[in-house]
Amino acid sequence: MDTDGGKYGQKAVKNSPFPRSYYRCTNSKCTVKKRVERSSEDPTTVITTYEGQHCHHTVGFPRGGIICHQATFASHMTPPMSQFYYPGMQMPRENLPSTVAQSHPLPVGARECSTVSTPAPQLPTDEGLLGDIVPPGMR
DNA sequence: CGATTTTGACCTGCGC
DNA sequence: GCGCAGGTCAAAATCG
Repeated sequence: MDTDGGKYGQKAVKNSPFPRSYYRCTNSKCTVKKRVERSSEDPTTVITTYEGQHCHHTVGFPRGGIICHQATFASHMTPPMSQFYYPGMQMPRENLPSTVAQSHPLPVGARECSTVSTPAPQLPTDEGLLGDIVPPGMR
């Protein structure tokens, strides 16, 4: 797919009782590495860590499909960190404005961006991990 | 038929 | 030097 979401691996980390998922672009345009893991304390909270520059438009996006991501990652270290909480972030094929966190007053570094998104109060399956940023056009 | 996803194994790096 | 953890790649299976 032109979007992204190529799962290339899964590994169980010791910090979390849940396995971490590794996604990557199916194309060679973006050199992004998406690591999706779940909070050990909040299984409903998905921590999406983008590594690299995700700057490319999505073909399945009629308007405003440009996602610029500069993340070198910074897990949860400081409480007042960038914890983006999404009230009802599902992956409907029509109601996804911009699930990208651009404003991040990072205390340290300038290219750190941690996206902690909570898809829904009731995560049905692990499929929720697929709801990264550009679902339209995807499977 | 093609695309995508899943599981396993292997490799690399770091720490002790 | 050895062990552990994390990360990546490959192959196979399944679904659309």
